[in-house]
Amino acid sequence: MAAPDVVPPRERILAAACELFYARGIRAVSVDDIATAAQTNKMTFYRHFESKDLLVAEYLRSLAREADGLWDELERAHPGDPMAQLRAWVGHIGTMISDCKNRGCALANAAVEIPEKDHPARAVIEAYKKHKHERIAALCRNAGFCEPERIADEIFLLFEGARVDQQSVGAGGAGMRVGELICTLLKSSPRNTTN
Amino acid sequence: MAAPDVVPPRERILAAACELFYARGIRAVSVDDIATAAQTNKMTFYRHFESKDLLVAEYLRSLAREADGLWDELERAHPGDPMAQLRAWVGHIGTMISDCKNRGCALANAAVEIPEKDHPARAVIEAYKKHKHERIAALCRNAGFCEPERIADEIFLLFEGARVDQQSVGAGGAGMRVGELICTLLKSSPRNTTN
DNA sequence: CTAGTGTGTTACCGGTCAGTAACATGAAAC
DNA sequence: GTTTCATGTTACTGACCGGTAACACACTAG
Repeated sequence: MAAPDVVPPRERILAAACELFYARGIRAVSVDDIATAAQTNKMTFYRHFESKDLLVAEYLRSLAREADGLWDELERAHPGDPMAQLRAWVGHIGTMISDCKNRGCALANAAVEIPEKDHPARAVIEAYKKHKHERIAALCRNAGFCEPERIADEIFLLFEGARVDQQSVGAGGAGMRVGELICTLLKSSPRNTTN
Repeated sequence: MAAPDVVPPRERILAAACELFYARGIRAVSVDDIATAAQTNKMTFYRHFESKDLLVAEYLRSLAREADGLWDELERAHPGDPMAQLRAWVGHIGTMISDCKNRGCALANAAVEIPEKDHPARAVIEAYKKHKHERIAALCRNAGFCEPERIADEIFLLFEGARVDQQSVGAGGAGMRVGELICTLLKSSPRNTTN
């Protein structure tokens, strides 16, 4: 019963962009599509965003923030226990991979769609992926793995691979088993400390 | 000194499409771009291809054939020696990953760019990825690994991950080390037969 | 009451896109 | 020499795209 309008247009536009860009791909979605989905129009769009390219960058930034928030949550849920954080993350993977609406990592997808090195989205993608890898690596180091960098590389690549695999072969692919794979990896890798 | 024209237009068009689609992305390349790069024109293009979508499927089919040919080569080079074939393949990975012009797997990229389930390219992509995974799995089985399916999944996903990683973070990413990772995996995984 | 601000609406610009029609050219086939 | 066939050329259609101009409307602040 509340006013349907309490959400300001900029947020509605960004939310619509997130949905459409992810579901259909960035190049396949027009500014008009986004404005219409946000229940506004192109003119209002351009009052809030300089260009489509900058909206794309903003879209990726918002997803990066969201993903980072998830990792912060894991840290709060298991403070000082990197192994528990890793295991909890692996749990999340399962639900994410088995979701049929999931089309892989939006940042990685954007990297595929946007090869131009000077596109404003590029810096966001690169920073996000490096940050994510470093976050995994830090957990592996703190978890006391004997070869933390190698384990982190492996986890990172397995996960990235699973998310593209989902788009290539769909539900029947090897990506569906990535949770078990990482779990096995965590269990079988030697550590200096035991906890 | 030979006639510059001995290559028939259909082949020139397909070759140009391979180059442009891979380098810039499918949606970013127009039919006109391809025709011009093939030193012909749009009209001749449409005399050889029904539509752009069907050319895309053909483009992916030709790359799938090419990749399959590489695996056939490995088999011929090391007949009856699946471990040697795997090791030789890992060798190829290194040169592929370190090539800065490399933009990952064209088939996987196409899967990202084309979410439409009824697009003619979809069937090509799915068949290719399943075939490739099965080919790796067969090698792992024949190599006598105790858990051939798990090793195959891991190799497959590590490789897929490395190829997307290359596009996201570029030359400094974890993907650069995928050769060593798979190599270590092959060495450290228990096998029933020793050769 | 009025000024200012954010929004909606319509129309437009220049450009690109996939795909087609009509006709000219060239070379080989007979 | 003429038919045939693949190719080149130009021009076009209808649709879409990113982005902008101009103006109308509603609401809020003073």
